[in-house]
Amino acid sequence: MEISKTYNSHDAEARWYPYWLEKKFFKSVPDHRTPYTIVIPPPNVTGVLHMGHMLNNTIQDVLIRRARMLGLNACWVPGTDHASIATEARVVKLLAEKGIKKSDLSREAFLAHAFEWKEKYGGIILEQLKKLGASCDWDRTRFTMETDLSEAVIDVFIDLYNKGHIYRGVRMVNWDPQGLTAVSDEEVIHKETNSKLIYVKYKVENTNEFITVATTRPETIMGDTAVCVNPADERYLHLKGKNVIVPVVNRVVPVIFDDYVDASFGTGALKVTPAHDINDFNLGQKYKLPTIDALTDDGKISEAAGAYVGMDRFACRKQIVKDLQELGLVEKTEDIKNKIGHSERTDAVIEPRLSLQWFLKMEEISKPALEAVLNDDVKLIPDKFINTYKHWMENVRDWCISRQLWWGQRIPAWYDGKGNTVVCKTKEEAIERLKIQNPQVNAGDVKQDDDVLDTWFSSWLWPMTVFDPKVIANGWDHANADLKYYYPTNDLVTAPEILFFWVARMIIAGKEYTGQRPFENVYLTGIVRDKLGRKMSKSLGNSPDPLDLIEKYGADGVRVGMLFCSPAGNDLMFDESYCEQGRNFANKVWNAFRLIIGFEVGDVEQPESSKTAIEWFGHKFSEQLELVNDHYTKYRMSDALMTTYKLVWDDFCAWYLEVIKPEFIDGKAQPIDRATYDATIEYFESLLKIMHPWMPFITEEIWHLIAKRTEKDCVIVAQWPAVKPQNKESLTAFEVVKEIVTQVRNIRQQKNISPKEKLEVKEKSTVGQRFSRFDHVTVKLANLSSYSYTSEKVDGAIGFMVLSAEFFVPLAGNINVEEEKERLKKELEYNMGFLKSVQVKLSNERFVANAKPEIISIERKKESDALNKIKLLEEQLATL
RNA sequence: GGGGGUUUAGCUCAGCUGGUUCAGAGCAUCUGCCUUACAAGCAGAGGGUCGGCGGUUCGAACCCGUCAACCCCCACCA
Repeated sequence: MEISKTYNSHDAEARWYPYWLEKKFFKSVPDHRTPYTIVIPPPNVTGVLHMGHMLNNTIQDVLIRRARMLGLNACWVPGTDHASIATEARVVKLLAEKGIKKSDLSREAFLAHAFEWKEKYGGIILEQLKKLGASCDWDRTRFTMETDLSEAVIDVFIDLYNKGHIYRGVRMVNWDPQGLTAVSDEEVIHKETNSKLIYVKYKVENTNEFITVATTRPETIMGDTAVCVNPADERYLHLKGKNVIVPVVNRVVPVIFDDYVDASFGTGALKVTPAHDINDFNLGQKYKLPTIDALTDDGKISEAAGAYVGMDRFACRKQIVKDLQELGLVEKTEDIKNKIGHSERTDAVIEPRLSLQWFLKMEEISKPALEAVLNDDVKLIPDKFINTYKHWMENVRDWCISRQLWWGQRIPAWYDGKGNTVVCKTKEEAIERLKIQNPQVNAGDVKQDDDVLDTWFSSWLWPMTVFDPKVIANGWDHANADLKYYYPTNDLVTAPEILFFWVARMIIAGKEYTGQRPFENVYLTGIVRDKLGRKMSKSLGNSPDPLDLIEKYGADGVRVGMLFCSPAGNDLMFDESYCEQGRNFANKVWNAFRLIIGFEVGDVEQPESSKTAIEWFGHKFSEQLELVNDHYTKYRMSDALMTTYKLVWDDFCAWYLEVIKPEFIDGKAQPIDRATYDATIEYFESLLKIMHPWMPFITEEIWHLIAKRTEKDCVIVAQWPAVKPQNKESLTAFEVVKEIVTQVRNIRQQKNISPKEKLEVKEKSTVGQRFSRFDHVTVKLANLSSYSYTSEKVDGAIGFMVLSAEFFVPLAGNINVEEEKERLKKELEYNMGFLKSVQVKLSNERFVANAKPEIISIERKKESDALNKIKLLEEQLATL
């Protein structure tokens, strides 16, 4: 058989993913086993795979694959999110390119286009996840705007409305002038911006006096309906009862007094524009000021402004400053930094705007969800997020859930045009119910609300409705078998950025509709940053395309690379070199396989060294596996990976295989004995199993190349190895071997002795008190001609010490006495210093009085060891 | 403005309630090797006053105070 010298990821990936699908290994059906469930954070249907997806889906896949191997009923539900604003914007743009305006289309026609787009381009990302190796149960793929999932969303709206949690009202909302919709507070991103603070003079009516206000938004001057100062501000006391004249529009507005105003900011005078600022709106309410909406919904100056009509808000800002300057009304301008809200989805500058919207009252409904996290019913990993979560939940504000879009679940509210509203599913029912309120209602006048619901108002049901969309309608007691079995789910893996958008709301909905948590653990991944610590983003262009990486390093290499650099709970500084390391690891494994598969089993006696190595590695494997398991339970992914990596590379390849590898005699590989071969295969298979969650493709490939397998005998469904009791003595004995071998290799290096030349080691010991019982192994690894025991000092040899025993490597005539003396002196000096520090400690009365007895005995041991070592070194020096 | 986090070798990180080896790992670096599994490799080595200062303690990377730098979240100062 011809086996490539390097691992070919393309072949393995192309072979095994389809095979796993064909054999239905990803499939999940409720049975007698314990379930293990993950629901995917549904990526936007418009999305393409980026590094963040790569990271959290790799983690999910590792968890799900390990769960499957642990014998749990593993279920990973994939799907996509309809992403209202993002998708609608995408479709509008696409239509525009074809010369079609959204406003020219009927709602139905637009939705038809949108669904067509979704069918054609949506969900590319799910195909990309397959390249990564994601073992989702694709038969369970869901989309948040599927009919039955949408129905559940409507059911929830109606239910919460009937419970009195949902209301409609005119509020100041965050308006996205580009998306032409309201967005929730959580969808507004505040960015620090350099702005100009303009000091504008307003003439006080019937005087020659001016009052100067400072504003960053001069373009809203036309909407001013008052000027406000602090009542304690002596500078302005004389203006009580006076009016001022708003520049440009020459409107007469009152001076009002309210201690909201900070006398120390700007001039201490504030222009009040109730339509365009939440604080001004509050003042307006309090003092019954008129509200003038000076902007249109797409961010232009409105008719109501009476000047600059139709001009863009930013263009107007510049123009109005210029005009005011010409009128001599600008006192000065200052540069300041302030935070400007931007739309999460479109990045447009958010305009606070009064509008009629639907809201969900959060206070009461979120209480159980807060408790769930505080009492550990839902665990956040890392737990530092508990504080953030608590803070948010305790200060949660009402959620604006209506969006002025078409792509989404339409709000089930109906109006009769006479001010009556009902909330229900169908128009027929609406008419019936409206008739009760208004007997003259005309069926033709009954209209459904035009708005759709916020996307998160559907994704907060995700962990429930992916299993049973009818659970809202039927209630938890009548939930279907899938939901009863797989819910609550186990782990949710997501980005901390959406802790409030999504995670908190899922807990709220879960508690409300099932009385249970939606998941047990929330693993919050870090943010993927570049080497310079910048967030990876499309606009910066600093994000590699994950598919290119897979192409270059193989899916396994990228998965391993990704997790190498993802510390639990911290951001990760990604660099391609990690993927290279991952690929190299895959290659290492591949070559271990090549070595093993090349062994020729013959009828030969088993060497003592092999027996010893087999014994040792059995213990080593269990010891490390226990550690790996522990890391997994603590969600310390990169530690679990690193432990596995070192077990394979160092312990198995560098030490174990080197011991059991048959020698070459006369250029011919010697055969290996059956027992060693079998043990090696068994160990290698165990290693393949524990590597599988990280590197699914190469492990499956080797699994099948290393032995003839039945159809369903795949490593993906192999049983996770068990931890066996470990023999500590064997483990430490081997550590001694490693140390001796390293010392001998070191001597070779220093003395320029070829690794091929055999050396001798003499251990100074009395019979029956041999230091290492693994001497056969030492002979093999250090390439020795002999390993013997002596009770005498050895002349003409280089000595070294391991723990408290002395060793000699005879090097007849090859010793530089002066050099050796120097070396020994240095070591002696070091040990004397060490002894002194220990003795200082031990002679400190307060140490002896206060330290724990076991600490003191450790120090005494250190003292006697050091004394012993010094004695030996002095002896050696004397004999030179 | 409030809250949280980070700061340990060139880089990315471990270091559990203060005490077993004068601080550990991986990568990178340096030196020697194309040794018949692997140069995507092997062998060996070097590298840190644990952000600064002060304190508690017999003893501090770990506890307390303070300062500094960076990051994140939340918040209606124009």
